[in-house]
Amino acid sequence: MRLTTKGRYAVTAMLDLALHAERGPISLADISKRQDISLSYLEQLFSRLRQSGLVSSVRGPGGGYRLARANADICVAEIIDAVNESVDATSCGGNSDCSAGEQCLTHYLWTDLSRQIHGFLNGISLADMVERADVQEVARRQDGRAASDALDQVVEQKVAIIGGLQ
Amino acid sequence: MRLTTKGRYAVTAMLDLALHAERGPISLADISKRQDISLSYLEQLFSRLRQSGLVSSVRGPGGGYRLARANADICVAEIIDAVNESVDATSCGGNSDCSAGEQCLTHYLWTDLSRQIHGFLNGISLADMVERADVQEVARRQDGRAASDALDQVVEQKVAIIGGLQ
DNA sequence: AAATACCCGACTGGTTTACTCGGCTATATA
DNA sequence: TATATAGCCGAGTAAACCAGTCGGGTATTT
Repeated sequence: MRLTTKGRYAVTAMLDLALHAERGPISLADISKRQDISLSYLEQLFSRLRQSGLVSSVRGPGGGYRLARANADICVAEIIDAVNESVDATSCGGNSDCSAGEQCLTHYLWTDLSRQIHGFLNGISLADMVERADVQEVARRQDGRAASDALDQVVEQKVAIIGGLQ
Repeated sequence: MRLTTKGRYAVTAMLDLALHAERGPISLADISKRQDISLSYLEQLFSRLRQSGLVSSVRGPGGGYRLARANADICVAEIIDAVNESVDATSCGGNSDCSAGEQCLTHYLWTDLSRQIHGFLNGISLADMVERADVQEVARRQDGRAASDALDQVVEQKVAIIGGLQ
């Protein structure tokens, strides 16, 4: 079992997608800025998310990614699974051949733990997360920062143009 | 968050200790054979388990390891923690500085998950496991195999001695 | 004296993570 | 039609970690 930045990034990016769904396709560059995740790394993750049928893509200017299903139909467990991070806590993958071909002493413990974790992550959908007050608050903060950053960039560009004219 | 062979070995070895406690100190060589775990690797794990005060050691022939506390006072979470595998699912360790110094979108999700896992593994003691029927069955099988292996070894030694006499 | 068994540090091959880089293709807009 | 946008793809890489080996200790019993 493993849960690293990879799986966390994937869930965060998918939630970002869900939060901004009404804007149409969302570019990875936007997600990269808002969530502070490397763009190239996001590309790799979305390659897998697309292969797993969780998102669909639109190419060209104005393009980006969209959720392939409804918010409520995508759960956290699926997302983590899509980027190849297993939530299974057993070493044998449930085959009971963990110790010299036979079931190990602690087999049932890891099976129970896996069930526990899977149950928890399976029970939480993107829709559930979008509705949460704390998520909405963080999203508002991030959107605000993104907007002011965009403004800064416009100002910077104009200054550069003026500089060029002189 | 990470749960690998390391943590699983540690829990398995501790349970083995609990199951054979009445025999006095248990040598790592015994655990190694019964549980099919590399002896040198077990030594590394027990170094940590001893530092964490979960086991005490007896040196010299007939020596080995003993649980430092009662079965019921040692829970799985502690053991995993002792060998440095964290059950924490957040990237920030609960500091809420996960995304550019601020709380990330999915912070609460990983906090909840951590609580969930920790609660589960904290609620299971070695005593709980020892009492389980499936654990007892596996233990019986392992003890039987260990006994027959020991017998095989004695026979082998005697054959070697006879061979030497000829 | 010899055997047992804990103790300790160093080292190693393999895998994974979390990236970067360079170049490609599809599409919208000027 | 040119250009910019943005998805797509493969290769490469430093660092970390896992699982294990090896060699040499030291304490204790027989």
